[in-house]
Amino acid sequence: MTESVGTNELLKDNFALSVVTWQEKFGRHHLPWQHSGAYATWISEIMLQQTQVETVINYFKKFMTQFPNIAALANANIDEVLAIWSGLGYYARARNIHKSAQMIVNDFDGKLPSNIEDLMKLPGIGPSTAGAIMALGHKHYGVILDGNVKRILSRCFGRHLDGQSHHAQKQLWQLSYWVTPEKNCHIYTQGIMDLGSSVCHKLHPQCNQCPIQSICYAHKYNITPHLPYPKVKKNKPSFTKHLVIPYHQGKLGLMKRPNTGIWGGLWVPFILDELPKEISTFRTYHSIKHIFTHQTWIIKPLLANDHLDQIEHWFYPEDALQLGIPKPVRDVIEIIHHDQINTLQEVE
DNA sequence: AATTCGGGGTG
DNA sequence: CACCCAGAATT
Repeated sequence: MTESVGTNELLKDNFALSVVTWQEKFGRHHLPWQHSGAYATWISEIMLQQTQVETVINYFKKFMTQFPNIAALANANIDEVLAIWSGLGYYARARNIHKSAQMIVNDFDGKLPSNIEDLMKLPGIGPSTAGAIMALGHKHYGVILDGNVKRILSRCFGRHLDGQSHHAQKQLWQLSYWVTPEKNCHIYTQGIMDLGSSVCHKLHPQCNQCPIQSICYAHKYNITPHLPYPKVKKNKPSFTKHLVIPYHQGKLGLMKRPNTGIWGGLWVPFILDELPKEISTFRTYHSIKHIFTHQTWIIKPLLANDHLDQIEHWFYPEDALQLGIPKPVRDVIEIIHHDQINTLQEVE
């Protein structure tokens, strides 16, 4: 038994050391949020939730320019934050990050907490993001469990698990805590993510470049692409939505969505399941297919000359484009803007 | 334990 | 077209 534990300790240390050594040679060291302090780490980690690095980079730079520190973010209006976030998706992240900044000013002396418990009191920071902030931002001990880590651990240690189940989550967290080293924790943490994204791919893993190939269970049994087990697929319903845009004297009528549900807090026109019988259509545009995580919308945009009395806020298209608006709404308004510059004329 | 939150990249 | 991505909150 003692010998078995000793062997496991060697395996664990071999794993962590191999990842650290690999990271120093082949990992990423010049991402925009690296070497920029814990605030930058926090913002980047929120943006990177379920979002790829390449997508995040430009949003991150714009965000840091507009909100260079926690105080600036706390003092901003939520609409400014959502405007920067516009197009990135998962807009609760923007609302949470703004609320968190105000909580930090009010409850944490204006400084990002440097312990797991306080970090997880902030909305939008769960266990993995808190671990990443601890390790990457504060250079303390912190444990993460993201898609990269799940894939590497399930392969290397032979966990034939559905990555979704509660049981699997628990085991993978246990594994991640076990392998994460106290020494060079931040290098290891960056390394395991870089390894997952650049070597241990889902479909075509580059095992010949992998520093832990010799201890990898999946490689030993030649089943690397088959782990982890795929999630159970769910069918995605499709809906038609009429995007009824009030139009008057060159301006578009928009309203702010409530802070819950799809596109919470963003500016949108009417989104209707069915077109009203009596509607004065000024102009229609081609349909847009918009795919969410769990449903698909066929969006049919049109400019309408009525329902005007219900609208409190009117914007010229170029001004509307500066608001926090969802991607397909942006696409439609850009078309309208272009249209308007060239030919669009309102008939009285 | 399952669903709900965007949008883009990739095969 | 289907799946995944530096997940968390909600039910």
